Amino acid sequence: MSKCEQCIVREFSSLKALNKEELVKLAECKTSRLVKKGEVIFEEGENVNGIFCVKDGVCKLTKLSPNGKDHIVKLVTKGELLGQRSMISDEPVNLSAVALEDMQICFVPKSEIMGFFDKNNQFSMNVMRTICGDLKEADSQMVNMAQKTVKERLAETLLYLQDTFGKNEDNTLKIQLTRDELASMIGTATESCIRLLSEFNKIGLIELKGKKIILKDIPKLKKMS
Amino acid sequence: MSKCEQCIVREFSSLKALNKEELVKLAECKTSRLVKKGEVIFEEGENVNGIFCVKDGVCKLTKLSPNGKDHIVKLVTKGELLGQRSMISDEPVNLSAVALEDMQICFVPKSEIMGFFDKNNQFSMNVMRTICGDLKEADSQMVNMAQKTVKERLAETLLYLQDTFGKNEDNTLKIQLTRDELASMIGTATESCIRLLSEFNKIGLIELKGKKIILKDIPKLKKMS
DNA sequence: AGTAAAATATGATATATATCATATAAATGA
DNA sequence: TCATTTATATGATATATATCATATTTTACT
Repeated sequence: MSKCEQCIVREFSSLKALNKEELVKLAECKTSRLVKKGEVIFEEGENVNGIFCVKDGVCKLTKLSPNGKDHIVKLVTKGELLGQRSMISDEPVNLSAVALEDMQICFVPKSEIMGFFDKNNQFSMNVMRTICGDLKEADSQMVNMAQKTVKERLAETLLYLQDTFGKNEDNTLKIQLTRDELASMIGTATESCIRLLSEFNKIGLIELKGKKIILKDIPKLKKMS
Repeated sequence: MSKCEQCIVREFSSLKALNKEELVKLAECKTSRLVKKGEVIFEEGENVNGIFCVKDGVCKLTKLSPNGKDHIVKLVTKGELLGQRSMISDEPVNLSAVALEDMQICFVPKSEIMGFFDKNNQFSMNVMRTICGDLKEADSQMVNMAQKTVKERLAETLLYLQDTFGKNEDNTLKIQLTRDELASMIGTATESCIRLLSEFNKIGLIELKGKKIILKDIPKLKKMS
């Protein structure tokens, strides 16, 4: 069982507030796991009773809409934590988590984390700030969904994907989403998403290499988002 | 200066975790204020440096969308707190707050609240849970905006308004929103909102008494939301 | 490798919603 | 109280987007 001290999650998440002693306790109670692309980590409505540390890989957090379509609420990547809201609210998770790539994750049971809340104020504040950041982002996304056109949302999302996950040597977006997933991030029909990608391609905003995407005209994409 | 001990906000918000001593300190540092309908409490981008307790009345939290329209993200009513996210993140507020009715509010400076965070764990947990609730709600609203039709959102919002704010003796919704405000809650054009209200009226789902609204067929409204 | 299944693509069409225009009603202010 | 502004209402039209259909390409599987 590896130590938590050098872990990337510790470096980038609320866990950075933990001291050596706490990290040792963490290492003792955590369980590590490999998750294959497409595998479900948890499902909306489940009781998770702890949090996950994402050591490597990316997953999508989705919510089933009343009409039966999945909507991608957020992408979570290495260094981040998963399931904090549900643990604090002491409720089932309101979102499902599905791996977009092979992942390495650790599970830490709720009891352990709750102990940190009691004894380590900095940790509490870090978690609170993370969730506040999520809330701000969610408010902003809500307004985007309500007020922006699909075209604007697509442009914005493409920029976000490149900013957050970067690009390969051939300039294609590093993160690999299907058209269907991209559509369910921007909140539109798959066909509409594909159609708009074609259009963006035709007018030189992006280039399509098979199912891979290259952003060609970032200023214009920015202007139209 | 009135005491905080009996205050409705204390009863219903995170402040219920405060002990007598803390409540005395709160009462000493707070400033009370009357806010007239339509008045701005704070505006997106401002530094607020504290939180507001809503003793009476209701306000809307709005966010300016990139296309220049205001979107109502949330309604906040008596007993609730305002500005927690911004205080914790130590950032300008991301939403504007505008009174929908005459209000009574108190302002508590940040320094005081941060002291409670340090010393009162239950208070911290309460705040955290509140924000987690807001986040869950925001995620759900995001999906609604992305996936539901305007008609569905209108039905849902009408039900929410009656559930949350109740109705008058003549069965009209207690909370008084303009058509414009209702439209900016459900994320549509004012005319579309008015048109759908007319349609709901014609098919007996609701009744329009001037600008007041009566919900007539709640089961059907539920089914279509 | 070869076949079935899934993902991508594009056309045709329907539909929801926005926009523009104008009328009427209600609220506000001198 | 009257005049001016603002809110509500409804029609006509344009437009974005969803839906249905089908073709092609890619992926997965035995």
